[in-house]
Amino acid sequence: MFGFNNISIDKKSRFSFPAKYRDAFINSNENQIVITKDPQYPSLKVYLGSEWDQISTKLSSLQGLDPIVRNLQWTILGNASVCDFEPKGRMQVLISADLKKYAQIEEANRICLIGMGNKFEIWNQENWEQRQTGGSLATEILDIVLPESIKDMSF
Amino acid sequence: MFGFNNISIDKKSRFSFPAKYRDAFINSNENQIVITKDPQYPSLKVYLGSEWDQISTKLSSLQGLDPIVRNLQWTILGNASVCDFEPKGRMQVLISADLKKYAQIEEANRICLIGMGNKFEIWNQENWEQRQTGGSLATEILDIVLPESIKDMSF
DNA sequence: ATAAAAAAGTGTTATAAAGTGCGTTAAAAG
DNA sequence: CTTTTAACGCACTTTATAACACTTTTTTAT
Repeated sequence: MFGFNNISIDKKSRFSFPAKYRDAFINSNENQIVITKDPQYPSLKVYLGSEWDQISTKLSSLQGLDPIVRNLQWTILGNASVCDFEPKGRMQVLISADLKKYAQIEEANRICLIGMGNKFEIWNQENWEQRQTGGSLATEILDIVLPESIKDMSF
Repeated sequence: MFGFNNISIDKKSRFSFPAKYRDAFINSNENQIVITKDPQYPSLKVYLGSEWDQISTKLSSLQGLDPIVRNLQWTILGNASVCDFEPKGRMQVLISADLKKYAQIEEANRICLIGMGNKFEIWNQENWEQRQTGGSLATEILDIVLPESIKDMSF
């Protein structure tokens, strides 16, 4: 599940996955999709249910007294929105007002949905273009010194 | 699979591989082709499905909180377009509008397809010629300091 | 507390655009 | 001259999206 898609988001804040991903969803037998905040950039992460189970289990088991870990837990776990998902149907997903705000897509009627293999990212188009052309965003969080416990995790 | 080819691209943005590569495709049993952005030059990379599986698996497993790694993930994974491919048929592949734009072949009805062994590159003819005669391109991205984790990868 | 109104969420349909498949013609190679 | 390959054109299929209708939940006013 790869690649860039500029897709519409309707008045009720729903988008549908492009049809080209249908087979992959069916094959992996997904019936849930999880959307949450990206810890670094004003964008969203979209996980398959099965992928989410692994990540969330691992992340929630980490030592929460470490401030960086705790922040990641808050951001990723504390903002996750679980949606029922029908791979054989319209593959539609609703984005909450909260998450839309975070990704700066409150007003937008189009979003960028980027397939990154086992997950997707959702971006406001301007932010995405700026990032891709080397520009940095006002809200970026850089230079995090990662604790050992999460160095082998990829979100 | 080597060598230079100047081939046509039709109104619907499809090109077909030259017939001389047919046997190689049949022998390696490929039924997918992946096109994505080249991280350095305004051109595209074309991988066989099997090659792509290796590269994408490795790249997506790297620590995405590192900004350079994440940029490569965005560029390579986030722009990949997976096409069904029939070595025994017309060997046709569609190039998305997005990728055409990146490689500066939006208007072109011919492209350069260069066989590099286990992968191909797609170039706008003028850019290719300029590169071959030693000129550099305006959009080149140079001097990236690579993190250890990707120093042993070749894209 | 209840009813009415508004908002939020779900589902269906119609239509234009994008993508696919295939036959035909033109060009090149043997 | 025959065979293969490349390019083009057309018809068909699939997909994306906007518009609409309906249901459920939440808010507001009495």
